[in-house]
Amino acid sequence: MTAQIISIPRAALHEQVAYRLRELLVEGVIAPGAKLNERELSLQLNVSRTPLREAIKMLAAEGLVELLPNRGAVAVSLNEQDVFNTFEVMAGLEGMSGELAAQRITDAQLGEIKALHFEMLAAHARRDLSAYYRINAQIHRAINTAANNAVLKTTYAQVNARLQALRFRSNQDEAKWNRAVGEHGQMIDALSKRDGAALKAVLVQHLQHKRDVVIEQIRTEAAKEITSNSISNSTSKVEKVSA
Amino acid sequence: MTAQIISIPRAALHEQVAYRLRELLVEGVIAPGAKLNERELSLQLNVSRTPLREAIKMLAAEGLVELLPNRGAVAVSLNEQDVFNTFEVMAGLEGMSGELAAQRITDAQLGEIKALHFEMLAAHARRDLSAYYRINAQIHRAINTAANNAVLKTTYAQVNARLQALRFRSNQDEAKWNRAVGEHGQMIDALSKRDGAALKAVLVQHLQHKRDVVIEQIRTEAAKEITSNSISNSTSKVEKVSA
DNA sequence: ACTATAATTTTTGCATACAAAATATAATTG
DNA sequence: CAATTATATTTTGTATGCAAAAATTATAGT
Repeated sequence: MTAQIISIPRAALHEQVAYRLRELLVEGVIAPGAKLNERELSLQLNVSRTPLREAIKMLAAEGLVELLPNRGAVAVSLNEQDVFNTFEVMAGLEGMSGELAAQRITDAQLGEIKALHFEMLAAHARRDLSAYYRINAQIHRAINTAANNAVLKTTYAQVNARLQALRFRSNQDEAKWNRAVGEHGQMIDALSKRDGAALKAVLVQHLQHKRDVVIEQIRTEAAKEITSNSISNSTSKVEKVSA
Repeated sequence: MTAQIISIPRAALHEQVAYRLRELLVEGVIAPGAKLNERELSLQLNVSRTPLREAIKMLAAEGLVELLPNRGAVAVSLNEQDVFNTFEVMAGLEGMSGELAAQRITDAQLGEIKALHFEMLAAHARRDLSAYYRINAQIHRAINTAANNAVLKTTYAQVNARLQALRFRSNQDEAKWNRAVGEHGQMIDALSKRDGAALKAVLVQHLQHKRDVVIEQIRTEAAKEITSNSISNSTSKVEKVSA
């Protein structure tokens, strides 16, 4: 593979590496608990270990990987308590976003969010879960942007990244999906009325429901794990690491 | 200076360096906007550039320094908007802490906070501003701890670190100090009653007042800057960098 | 056959070396 | 002499090398 010739002042190597690793972690290509082998990754990404290590240190500060002294880095693996805590903080941040967005959103921004909402309804009608998740994320990001607070935005993104890494987008049941869509309708109403308190309430509730779904899934997964382990115990060499 | 012999498994070098740099930044030894010269720092800290650079990357992810491509790192310098945004987020996080702490605080934790409160009153009575700030920080940290959410704790610490780096502990006026102490009294009341909503309200208000004090100070500083620059323009080579 | 110990390999952590970019200094020209 | 270009120096960014720690495999002993 040849190097990029077009000389747009490309981002520093460690930035590129961090970006790529973030993708791999959030998309679950590097599974929670998995070890980040430096030699292996530097070969795959075609960079030396120095910028790779710098990138890993950044991800550690972001909470996406955990550093084990003299044993390198592993992708974070959140236990139930961690997930609960993370959702609790996310709910608070989402609530803040909503409250501020209601005060500060421009008509153009509101229009765009309404448009996204209709796209989401379309995805729901088609039972297109993948599109639904994508548009859902866009709407939440748009609300966050409308809050017009850069610190909130980065804080939100950072906490959210850890949740994304859970990769819990398995098909939730019909009733819960419908409820979530209903909550999104309430969000649009509250935003249109610039009712910060109402929007905040909906968002917090929305997050709590999401949390319950995820925790339920974690428990189901854990139960399956135990069953499969009791059958073939040799596969249980997965080292659990909590954030 | 000889190296530490006692073989307690010491933290990795990049961790130690990050810790030390964090101190230097938060304590203002490295002033906002100042450049972090790698050669210079590696000589001062007596480490090679490799772990130093890894530490700097971590601080960048934490938001304490900003990376300029091919030009190294500078200590963050927050403009008024940045400070406003940061306080806004801090107020939200403090509010969350209070709400959760009221639900989860143990009697022992409450007792300790009450004790710290009396120590603070003592510092106030003595007009010991330094002790006041120290105990104040301890109280807020204790409330945060009582919330019993590790994610909230690290998020809070990270956002707070940037504010600490402002180093705005100059003596506020009498009336504002009294008001702050009064607000602290309300906190203790609300906590004792386990009234989350009330505690949240006090904390948010407390932070808003603090924000106003800090922004006022920034404006005063800025005004002084302009005056001194108009007299001797040669000193204005400080490169402003915002987060 | 199984555990415990020793030798080997791998992997991480840190330091150094080299290349490219940025900055500072000197030289040149109008 | 100011402005601009050329040269030198410093500084950052990346790769490589080496030592220490951890993981793996081999060996010995019970």
